[in-house]
Amino acid sequence: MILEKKRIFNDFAASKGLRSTRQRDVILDIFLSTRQHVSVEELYLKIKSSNQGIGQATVYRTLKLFAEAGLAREILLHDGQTRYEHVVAGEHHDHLVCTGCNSIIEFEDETIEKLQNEIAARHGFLIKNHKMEIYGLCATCRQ
Amino acid sequence: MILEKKRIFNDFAASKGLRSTRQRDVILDIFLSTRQHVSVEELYLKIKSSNQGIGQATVYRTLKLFAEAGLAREILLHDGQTRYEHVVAGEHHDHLVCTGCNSIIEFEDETIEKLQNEIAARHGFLIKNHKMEIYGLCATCRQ
DNA sequence: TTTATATTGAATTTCGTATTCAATAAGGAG
DNA sequence: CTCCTTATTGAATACGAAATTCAATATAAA
Repeated sequence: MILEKKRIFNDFAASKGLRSTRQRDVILDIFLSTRQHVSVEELYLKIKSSNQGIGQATVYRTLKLFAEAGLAREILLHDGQTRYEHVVAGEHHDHLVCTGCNSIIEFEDETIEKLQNEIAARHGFLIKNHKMEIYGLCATCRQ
Repeated sequence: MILEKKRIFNDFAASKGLRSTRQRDVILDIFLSTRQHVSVEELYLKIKSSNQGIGQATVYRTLKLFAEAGLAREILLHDGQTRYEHVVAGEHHDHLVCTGCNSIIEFEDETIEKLQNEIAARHGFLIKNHKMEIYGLCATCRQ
């Protein structure tokens, strides 16, 4: 799984003529070890705390590369921080975002995916990706 | 329709103890006359060009009020600009966003809405609102 | 080893949005 | 209407996430 992701990134790097660097290796390792939906800042702090001297700019740049390589996906919630989630090939999930405690529940629904494809086809639209977020209160917060 | 929206805003303002001002009237008028998905900047320029001396800060503040009043909804695409779309009571639509020409096609699907409700129920989640964006290429751009 | 160039990171810039604060306007009380 | 309290405005400023600059450094090919 993790090796697979590293391979994907290496292939992407090779195809783009990117060089392999210690920084990118470290950032990829730590990114792969995080839970879903890390913000750049969170990841940067995690890297800094593990005493690797890696700059913030490099973290920003590298996460953009991961997104380009198809390893990560940018998600925008409403707090002004861009987050990155893991992309798992052939799998897609969406989010229930609790506005009470900011927790995120993931779900997957094949029927919705199918309906999306039908809708896109109806408009002559070629889907690259999509996202769906449902905002509300989770079971705990609505009590 | 437009009168109805004005009434909604007036009721909201009254319930919040907000004062009625020329600026808010103008901004509401112009917002109601725009197409879907205006960015704050677009709206501000439109207001400025109609020679009403209204500051940018007031436009930002007022659009937030519209969202709070339930007249508008903030949407975040991937260009770093917050946009506001019109909220129509009892109606919800989602977006096909073309990454080629940045056009936005709206659609509505009752089955998806139903599925969302089921999913939320399954997680004990109380839905407040949701959004769905499908990114890809529109019929024109994929050629 | 040499050389061309990609990468890094501290510092700086950018840009959308939020806030400050003095001036002004709204609207209730008298 | 006048007074008075307080909400609102807008120019200027601050803020914060993200992007960029540029000199120093690292990579990898020749």
